Amino acid sequence: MIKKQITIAEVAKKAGVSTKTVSRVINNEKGVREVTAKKVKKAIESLDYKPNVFAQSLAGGRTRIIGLIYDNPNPVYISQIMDGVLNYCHKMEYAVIIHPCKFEKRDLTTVMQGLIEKTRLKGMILTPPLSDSKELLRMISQTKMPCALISPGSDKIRSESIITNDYESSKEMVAHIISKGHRKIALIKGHPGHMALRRRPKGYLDALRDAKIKVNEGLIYQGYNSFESGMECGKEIMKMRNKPSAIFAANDEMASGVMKVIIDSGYEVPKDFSIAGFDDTPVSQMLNPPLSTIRQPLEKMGELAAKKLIAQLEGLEFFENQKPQSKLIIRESVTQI
Amino acid sequence: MIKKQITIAEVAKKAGVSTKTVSRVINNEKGVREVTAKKVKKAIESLDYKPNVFAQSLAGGRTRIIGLIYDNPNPVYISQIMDGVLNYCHKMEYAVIIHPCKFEKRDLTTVMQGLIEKTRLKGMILTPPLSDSKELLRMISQTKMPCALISPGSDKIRSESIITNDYESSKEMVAHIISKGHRKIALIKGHPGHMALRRRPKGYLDALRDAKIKVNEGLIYQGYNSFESGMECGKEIMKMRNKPSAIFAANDEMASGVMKVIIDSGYEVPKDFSIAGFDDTPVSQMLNPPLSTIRQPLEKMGELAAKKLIAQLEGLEFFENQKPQSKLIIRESVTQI
DNA sequence: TAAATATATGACAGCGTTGTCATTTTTAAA
DNA sequence: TTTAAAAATGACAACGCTGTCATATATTTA
Repeated sequence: MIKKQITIAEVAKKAGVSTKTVSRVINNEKGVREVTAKKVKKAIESLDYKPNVFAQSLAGGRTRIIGLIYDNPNPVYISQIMDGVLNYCHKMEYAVIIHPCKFEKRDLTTVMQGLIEKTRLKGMILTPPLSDSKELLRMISQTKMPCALISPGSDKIRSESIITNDYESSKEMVAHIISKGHRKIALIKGHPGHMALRRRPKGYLDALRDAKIKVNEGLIYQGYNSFESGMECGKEIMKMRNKPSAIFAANDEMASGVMKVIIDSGYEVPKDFSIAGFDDTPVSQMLNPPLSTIRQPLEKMGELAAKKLIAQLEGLEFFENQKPQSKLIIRESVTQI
Repeated sequence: MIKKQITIAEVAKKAGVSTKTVSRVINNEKGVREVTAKKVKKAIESLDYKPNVFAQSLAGGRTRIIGLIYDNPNPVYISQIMDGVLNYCHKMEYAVIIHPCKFEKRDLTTVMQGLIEKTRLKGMILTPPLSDSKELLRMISQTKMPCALISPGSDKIRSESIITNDYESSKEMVAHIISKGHRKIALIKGHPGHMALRRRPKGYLDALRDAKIKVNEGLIYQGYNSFESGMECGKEIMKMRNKPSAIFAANDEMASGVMKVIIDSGYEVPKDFSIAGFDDTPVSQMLNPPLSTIRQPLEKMGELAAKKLIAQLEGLEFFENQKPQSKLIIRESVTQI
């Protein structure tokens, strides 16, 4: 039943070259004449040869394995990113090791180091908030392992990084809210440890500034990404005498937390309060009213991360200057004042 | 920076035996005397030796790699299962290859076969609806690859399978609804291709029977798991002259679809209609009103699948007779009639 | 054209395991 | 005891690939 594996030797024989030359072709090494390479490629194709990753790894200390490391944020978030990554890697015949880990853990870098050594990853993709951790990034750069960062906190990093226009779309969303006549707009910030989420508040601030609305610090709340923290903020808002007419939360979870509190307090959305979120998680369309939010091209971002990483690994040039664009999803939770 | 790997040879030397004997100990092979095994284990421990998975794979054709195969159902579902699997596998030093695939694809078995051959998986975990596919299961059993099935459609399978009390808890939920005075209870069935979901309707039927309520076929709707299909069913229900007072949907997505339609039609939940779902996805608590639903111990199930599979792989006995229990989560969407 | 250099290619020895099979040791049977 | 059978252990060759370094071929220079 189990087909015998086709080996590099058979390819070499068919192409009339040595195994080493075939190996060179496979790995895009230089020093192979065009014609030779072509012969080899043809042989590979006709035999449907697939390198044995284990042998490659054992022999070369390299692998065609990359790690996708995350610290369980939203499952929807990660699974979309993962889809993009897996899909592309699968196409490129790379294996992916998925590694969830706990961000709080003091010994994160140690654990990661162990992982790197043991699995001999060739490269890794980090999602936020891991892509924020200076300490972790420093360690990784010491091992010289190529790395792609999804939504890193800081931009001044040498690694490949995949960002989207969080800032612009947050600003756009707040501008949209303003255009509906709102002046008192509350902001629920995301977890302070997640740098990526810090760009969202900035969009809020700048949108207000552009509309010449004075920023009221009292309208800015600190959330922690969860539904519960959204509820906390919502309760605070409900206590205010001089309530805002609209609320922009840095993610959908918090937005729905606020929404719940508002409704439980006997108010209506969007009649009494307009609400907007960020992420376009599945909840947002199921909520009542459906939530206006911002959709990040997560799958694209995952794919792009994999693409950039693999390009780097193979020493290929890769330019894709357009960054994946988030976009506003206008539903019913924001209305004219 | 990169630590030299400790090899089996060093362990052998330290323990005063041959490498082969160490190998035997690692793989739980029989034919090693107790005392010898103890010596070897001590050496392994003291050197903190970790087998090189690539060498193992290359030499033995075996691996410490298992595959987690899914056909993108709900991301929340899969990511919880995954957490359980990864967590346990990580502890046991098994690598996991995650492989999403398209169920519709005609050549599923072919693709899977390729995957098996190429990656040399030692075993695999299948989630629904893949765990339903007779064709796939037949092929896998031909390759003799050990396999753990999560919520398989049929029980008469030789593979390890992890099931939960879907049937019982569905029945319990419907009984709960009945206890609130409802007599006309609609059912939204799940995707007909997903056998696992067929147990849920059965619970519904039996709960009605126990309560001596005659089953009205006109109250049973066929959904397809999605929010949209829930909406479709909701619309059908809204068209009825003689509407039900409660609706039980085989998953939360569909439940929220129905809920949306109900609310959009100007009715109130749970005042006019009680609704219950299944799965306890994050949405269910964010909905307004929060959805009464059933929580499956998905992470546990994933862990259990990995446990059973690995036990089988290592030829270990494994008995864990208690099956993970789903339980009712009572929130506000079901009320006294 | 010959010599010097640069470029392409190949031979071969590992990489760290496990499978096979021979050898040694233990246990059971005579 | 001695012998036969069983169990434990070890030697060594794969597994399929890549690194190193030697060799052959092509290109440039004198």
